[in-house]
Amino acid sequence: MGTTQLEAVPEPKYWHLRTVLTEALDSEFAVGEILPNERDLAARFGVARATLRQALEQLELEGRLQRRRGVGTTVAPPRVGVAVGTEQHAWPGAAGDVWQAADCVLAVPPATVAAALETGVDTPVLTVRRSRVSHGQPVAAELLYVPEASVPDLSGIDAPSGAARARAVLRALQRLELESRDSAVELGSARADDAKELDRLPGAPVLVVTTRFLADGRTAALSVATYRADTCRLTFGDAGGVEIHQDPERAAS
Amino acid sequence: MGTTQLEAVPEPKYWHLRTVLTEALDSEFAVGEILPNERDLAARFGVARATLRQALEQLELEGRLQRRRGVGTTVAPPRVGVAVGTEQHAWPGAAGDVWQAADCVLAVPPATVAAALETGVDTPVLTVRRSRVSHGQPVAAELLYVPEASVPDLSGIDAPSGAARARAVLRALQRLELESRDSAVELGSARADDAKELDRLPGAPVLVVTTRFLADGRTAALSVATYRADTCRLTFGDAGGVEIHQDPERAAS
DNA sequence: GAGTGGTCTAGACCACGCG
DNA sequence: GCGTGGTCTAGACCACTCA
Repeated sequence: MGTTQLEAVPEPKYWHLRTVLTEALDSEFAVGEILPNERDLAARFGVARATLRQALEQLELEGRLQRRRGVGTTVAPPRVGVAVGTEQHAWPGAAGDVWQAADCVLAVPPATVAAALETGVDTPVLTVRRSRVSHGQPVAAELLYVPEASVPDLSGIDAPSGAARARAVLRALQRLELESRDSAVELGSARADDAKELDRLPGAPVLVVTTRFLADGRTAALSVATYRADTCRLTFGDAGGVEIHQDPERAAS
Repeated sequence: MGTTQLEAVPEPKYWHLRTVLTEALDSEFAVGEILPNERDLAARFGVARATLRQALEQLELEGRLQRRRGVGTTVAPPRVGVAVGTEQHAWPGAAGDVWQAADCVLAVPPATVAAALETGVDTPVLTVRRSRVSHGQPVAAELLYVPEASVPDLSGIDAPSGAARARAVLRALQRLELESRDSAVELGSARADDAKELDRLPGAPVLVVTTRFLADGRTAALSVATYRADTCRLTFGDAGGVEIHQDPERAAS
């Protein structure tokens, strides 16, 4: 027979903390409210600061908290839905596009991009930098790679770089017939430059959306867009997406 | 004029470590190879184990490493692409579906799900559990919520629960006319039950895909699918997605 | 039982935002 | 200058896998 096991699977402290804090956030805190600082919270729960931080990291990952150095930890608003898969058959920069073209240079892309574009590994391609703002907050940074071969009628434009050239490249793309586009979403961590643009620290979790634009039977452009994973919910499909985020630690049985 | 600033922004040790390790992985290690253990690695780089672990965590998040307690740290294979947005106008369980129905119970769903289904907060709905395997590895766990009102002709089926009932529910859905579906992708952390099914620890990063199925002008079913973020690349759109993952710490200018 | 990664502690100092 | 979160250390013990 043996004794009944009550605490058969003692969960880690940080995980239990996460649960407790989640419930507290749901019931006792308003969006934007400032939490006690980490040292106080750790003392209150009787754990080391590192352990408390592990719980806070989880909650930040889940979009429940926002931490800013020198300021404090605040309760985050619900994630904003950002449309990614609508306008299924439009080039970047088409009417109604929510992106802001920032710059355009001619540069050798990363090897993985060169492979997808089927250009040589040392062939420079037009590289357009764009950014996306939603509700006053930067939510995404994009690099759009366009082989010069895709926009032959661009040659002769004077501006060697800058926002004007970026817009010219986008306009040139509109003149092509878009066959199809497909995307992939994966988790990544923000590189230094993206992190700066997204107002985060390097290594912050991001959702990387890679989109390939097909025209004339080949990849005419490739977009690598980096979204803040803590604040964004990417929506695809016919309507605006579903207003749900996962319920913490609650099974359905 | 003042002195030139050489090390103006000294990057954190763990970030530098991540970069060094990434390069080592690219050049000196094969997929599946086992890395030295954490204590040795930390000593080799002259840092505390916690600092080394911070770098390894980043790399695991990026899908470059796989760590298993009691075993060791191995070099991960490239992420597998899993199609999410294809068969745009099909119900779950349609022909060619890659999911494995496991169970079906009648239970009260989380409040957020009840809201999306427009059922009462205390109304039980049919809850189908399915799992998805790719390349011999579990990649996703799904909960499919189906209000009983969506499948009225199901009443009378005897099996109160189990895989048989799950399949019956899916078959009943096929008989409805699907108007449209839309999805959203966001970052989450695995709850205990999902973590177990995905062979990960609780809190592991996951990509949560929420899909709403519309029929007869209302939400006939709601799917919440949890994908392993470390091993999966979710693909949407016409073709199979793009075989790219972001180049570590390399700007395009 | 030996060896691995996972958790936790109690400190220290640093970088940043703001008054 | 003060308070915040971010980084880092040097330990300890635990949970797990496998020979």
